[in-house]
Amino acid sequence: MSILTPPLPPHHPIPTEAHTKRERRKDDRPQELLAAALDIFVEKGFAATRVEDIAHRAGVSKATLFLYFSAKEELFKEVVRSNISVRFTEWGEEFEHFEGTSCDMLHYCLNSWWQRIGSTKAAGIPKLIMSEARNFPELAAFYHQEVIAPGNALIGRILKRGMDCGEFRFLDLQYATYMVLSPMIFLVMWQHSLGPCTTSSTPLMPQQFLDMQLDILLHGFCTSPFSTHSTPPITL
Amino acid sequence: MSILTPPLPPHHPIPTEAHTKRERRKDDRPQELLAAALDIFVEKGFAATRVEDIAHRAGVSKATLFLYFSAKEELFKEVVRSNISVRFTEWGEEFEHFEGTSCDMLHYCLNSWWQRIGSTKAAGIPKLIMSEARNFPELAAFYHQEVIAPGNALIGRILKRGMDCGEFRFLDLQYATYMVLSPMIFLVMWQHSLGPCTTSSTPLMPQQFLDMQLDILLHGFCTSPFSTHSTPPITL
DNA sequence: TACACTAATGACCTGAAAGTCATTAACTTC
DNA sequence: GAAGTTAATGACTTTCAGGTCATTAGTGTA
Repeated sequence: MSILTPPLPPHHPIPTEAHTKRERRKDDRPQELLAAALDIFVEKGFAATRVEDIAHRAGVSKATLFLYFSAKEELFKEVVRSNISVRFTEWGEEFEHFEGTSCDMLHYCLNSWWQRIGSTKAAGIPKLIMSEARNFPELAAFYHQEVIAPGNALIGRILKRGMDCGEFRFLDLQYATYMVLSPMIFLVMWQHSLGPCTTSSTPLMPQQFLDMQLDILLHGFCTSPFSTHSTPPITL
Repeated sequence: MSILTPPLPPHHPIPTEAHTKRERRKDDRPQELLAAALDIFVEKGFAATRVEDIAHRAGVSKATLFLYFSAKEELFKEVVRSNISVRFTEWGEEFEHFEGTSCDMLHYCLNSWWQRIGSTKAAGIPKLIMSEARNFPELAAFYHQEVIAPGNALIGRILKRGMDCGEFRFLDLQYATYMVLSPMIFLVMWQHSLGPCTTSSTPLMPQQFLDMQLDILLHGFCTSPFSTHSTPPITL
């Protein structure tokens, strides 16, 4: 048994200049290491990632990586903070001043999540966490506090707004939130697991998946008879 | 960094008799090893599972395990075959002779999946596969052929039946199938990852999740105005 | 009881990866 | 350009797990 370990050639972040020699660039290393870490964590998962691969992709040695991050787990936490956590600040402010129906809000929610997380490399992080939470409970707790809790609160706020103004049926808020969250999680899980493996002629197209999901959700949530044409498709 | 490795005391399958000595029980070993393997694969995942732990839980040494299974991957494949693949034979026959509305059929589908897979230890297998497909593409291909393809076909058949007889709206069959599949996958993923980690006072209750999911799905699928009371809750 | 057969195993081999540290060499300052 | 500071690293240690094999010991037969 052997995990596939392709060569992973070094990807120096600034390939335009020749870097045949070792260089001292204390200020840039952390960012470059974080970028390399995101790539490889997403590709391999947490446990299967070798810190040496991350270091080489960032153009430094393994020992240098440990000069900037005390351990593999700390490096990963910084990757989460710098790629996911920051988004919630943006969303919190946007939804504070949102004007429009709650249907629009839900549409905007899925839409901007797809643009800022779902379609980017960062989408591999939720997948990674779901995959390895059991084996790394400390990382799971960190992620729950840093991402899951704020995310649930954000979706919950949208749904509560819709129910309060009579636009949505009254449903249990916790489980209605799961109805929104679960397809998003499924989508990133699929895209980063079986999706690339199946050589199917009909791959899962994210925009079609999200469009139908929104259609089904709004049929389920809205009180008034819901017209399929009232929301434009998710823009990609 | 360190994966939690609790003691994992040996669980001899027949603890009633005293087994202080080594015994020769060629016929029973495979089943006992498969049972132990299911437990530990589900608990730790594929890569993080040590075959030695499986062997000890089955009451034998690591070398004995390799006497019955040529490699870790082969052992895992047998676990999938003996716990998941067999279910599809049952379902195929049941749906062949099903009488009732397609709403009932969808309800029965979620219900019996929950009873036979979702609520059992076997539910950890889909989670494991989604988690490690990228690192073990051969296992992913095996699982796709053995489980995903038959499963999709089964759900697709239900939905097509509903559309053909006018009970369901005409929707793209592939993506409508994902609408049914994705919450089921999310549920087992959550239950085997972040669910046990979050010490939340409001844990995810599977039956409420599935009930609301079915409610939302039928609102989305059915042509006629759908009454919330027309389907009983999922029985657990 | 003696013998043959083979299930079971302890000890070993091998490779891999996290983390450490003494040494090296790139900049800075004067 | 000489000297000092410290970023960078190669080489090392340690731990761990998949897989192998010569040896051990249950079990059935005469």
